[in-house]
Amino acid sequence: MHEHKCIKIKSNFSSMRKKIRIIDIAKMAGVSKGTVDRVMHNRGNVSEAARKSIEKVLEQVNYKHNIHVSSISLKSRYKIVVATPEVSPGAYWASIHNGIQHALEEYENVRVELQVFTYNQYDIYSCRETYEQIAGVEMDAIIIGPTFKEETVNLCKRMDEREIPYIFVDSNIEDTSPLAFFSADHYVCGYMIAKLITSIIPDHTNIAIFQAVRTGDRSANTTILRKKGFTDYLEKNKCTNLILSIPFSVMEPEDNEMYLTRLFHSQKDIPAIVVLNSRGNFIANYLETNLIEGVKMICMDLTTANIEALKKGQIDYLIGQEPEYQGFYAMKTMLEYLIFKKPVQKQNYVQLDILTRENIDFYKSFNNIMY
Amino acid sequence: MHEHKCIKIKSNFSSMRKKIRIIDIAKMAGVSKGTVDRVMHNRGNVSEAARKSIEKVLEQVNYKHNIHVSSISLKSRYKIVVATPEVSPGAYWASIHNGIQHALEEYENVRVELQVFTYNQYDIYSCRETYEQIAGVEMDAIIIGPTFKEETVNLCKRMDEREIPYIFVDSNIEDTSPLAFFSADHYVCGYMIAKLITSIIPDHTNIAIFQAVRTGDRSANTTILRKKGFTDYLEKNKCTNLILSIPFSVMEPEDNEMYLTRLFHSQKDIPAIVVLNSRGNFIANYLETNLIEGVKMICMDLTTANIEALKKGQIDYLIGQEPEYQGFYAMKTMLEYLIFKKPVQKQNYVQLDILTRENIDFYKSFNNIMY
DNA sequence: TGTACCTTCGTGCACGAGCACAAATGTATA
DNA sequence: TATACATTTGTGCTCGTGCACGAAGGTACA
Repeated sequence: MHEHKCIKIKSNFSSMRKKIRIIDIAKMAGVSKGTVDRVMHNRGNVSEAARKSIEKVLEQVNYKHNIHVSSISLKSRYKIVVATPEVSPGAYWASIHNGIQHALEEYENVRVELQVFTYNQYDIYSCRETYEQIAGVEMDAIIIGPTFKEETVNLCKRMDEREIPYIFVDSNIEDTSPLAFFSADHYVCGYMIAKLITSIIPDHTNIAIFQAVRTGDRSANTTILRKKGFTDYLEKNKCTNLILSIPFSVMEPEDNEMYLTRLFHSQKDIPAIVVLNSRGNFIANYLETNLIEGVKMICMDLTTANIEALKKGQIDYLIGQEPEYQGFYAMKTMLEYLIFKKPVQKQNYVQLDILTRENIDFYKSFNNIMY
Repeated sequence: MHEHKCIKIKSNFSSMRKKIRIIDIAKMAGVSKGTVDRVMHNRGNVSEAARKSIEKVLEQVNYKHNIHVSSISLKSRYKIVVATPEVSPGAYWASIHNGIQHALEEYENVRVELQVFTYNQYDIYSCRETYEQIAGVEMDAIIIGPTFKEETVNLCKRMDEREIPYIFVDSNIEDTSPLAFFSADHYVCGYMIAKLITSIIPDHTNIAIFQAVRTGDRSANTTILRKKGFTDYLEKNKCTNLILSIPFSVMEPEDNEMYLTRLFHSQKDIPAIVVLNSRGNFIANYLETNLIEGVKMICMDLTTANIEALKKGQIDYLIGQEPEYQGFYAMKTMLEYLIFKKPVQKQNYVQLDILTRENIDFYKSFNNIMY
């Protein structure tokens, strides 16, 4: 006799206990649904007695907020600012903005007036100027994609004074008090990259690391952390590889040709290249046009150009950090905080996806997941 | 002067064109909303003229189905059968069942009577017996997690005769006509595993591959495909590694001890182990208790036990195939097909996630994504 | 006692799709 | 022409939350 089981589950049916509604809570607490609503949304104008009574009921029963009904009956309005580096199609920040837009669609009846500010992430002066402008804008909340630490700290101070809630995407900034942040753990990211690259190249070889040059001699927050994670891995695991740090200029791209030529015309053997920003495809293309072969490459972010380079075999590993997810949940969290005063989880680290030419075709860019 | 931009987007507001509703379509077509409803749900009882008129309007306007409203106003009932291998907590099939449950929650007002049948995936007779039982059950639809090809083809034939729609999860089966399938591309999966393992071990070394033994001398569909992908990669890339195929018995686990001991007491050097089913942790534990070190391991599926072994460093790479996603979308697709007659995309390949001990902590098992 | 004002609370409508049921129209037959 | 029946169409209620509005109750002061 062979084992086999049949389980009958009448879901949402008899087995599931009756779903409780606002009106049920109201009856139990001996008040009207309006009062329950006021308590649940922290709207005030409720007597101490009524509040206590409702909170007591709320502790006992397991009320599950119905997002479907909310979504159609919401009527509130908010002004929300989004401040990020400039967006170009198919690139990293475009994905974050996509995610933000999708969150707005989920609560389509909430009237959100979005004001988007962008700055040049390679130019500290552009960032300062944009932040200055933002500081004077009237708003209910702001989502910030930070690059320069000190500038962001200043902006946040002014937001704190005005009691305007802010959420970070892409990177958390210390010495600020955001409502939440949605970001990769960049230190671990660098650490993982080091592990991946050293696992596929011989000992005692050179690794060239490219990182973006910025005005004001200030590195992006993310790059600093990734670099730290990278070197810490090598140190911790007693790796014998040598690191060559190469600057990479986005604002003066003609310089890069020079850096690269200098690198590859030196006597050094370079079996591995690591790119800590999302511009890996530029270097991949340089290698291709200059017929340099046999170099292993690990790069960041699933930009259209990087994906193409991965598929062509120019790049070996791409690391993704779910930018759509970051944008989506930053905005969704902000909306639910504003509308429902929903408690917020502050730390939100996103996935680090490892993509190769084999699994890239199956990768879903979150947009696909939601719709 | 530095560039910076401010874009004001009044989303869902003036810039976005007015959202159209069923009633709008009805007015445009000169009928009532009831008639539009009948056309959109293929319920019949509509005159040719009215149908044409409505379809014409539907082509012109971009009606976006509002899941929120649907979700609260649905009232239909369905009997749905789920047939999969047995489920143990924290294991692969449990995740698929989790996904299925979550889909039911999304349409919480639809009365679904779920009937779950499970069989022993290592025992062909158990599968036959369970399928036989299922064939006699009254139902509106069935979701199948297949293992044995021929048995599944037989079951599907009987479903075809009764015009009952079925969707596969985990694996597609040829010579059947499912409504859809949600599965990894197991061939590519094996191919990718081969690439990963050969990239971290020296040439000319041995790779031990473990695959499950089953009654009736029949391999699981998934294993066959993965093995094929694996060997094809080695062949295509002229790899000099030697493959040692090792049987792995789940039903008589005491045999495994013997297989493993025999393997490691042979003179052969085994720097790499590949496990093509989700039981990698068993072998990882054998290595640990027998103090065998320096063996690289790649295994399938993010079971609780495998994740633990990955974190401990026993396993180097885990390959995930989004079981929750598979279950969720299989059920969601089925429901939307039954309720709305929504057109279905047949082929649905899921992501192949590469997990290491560095990025495993950030991995979201889809459950987290949805709620 | 009457008026003004504040706090607290309850009522009722809106949102948009699904679906039951009633109403209207068409067709066939005695 | 009257009746029965089939086909097609329209109407109105339902779901649960958000929120506006107005009612009820309390307090202060003339």
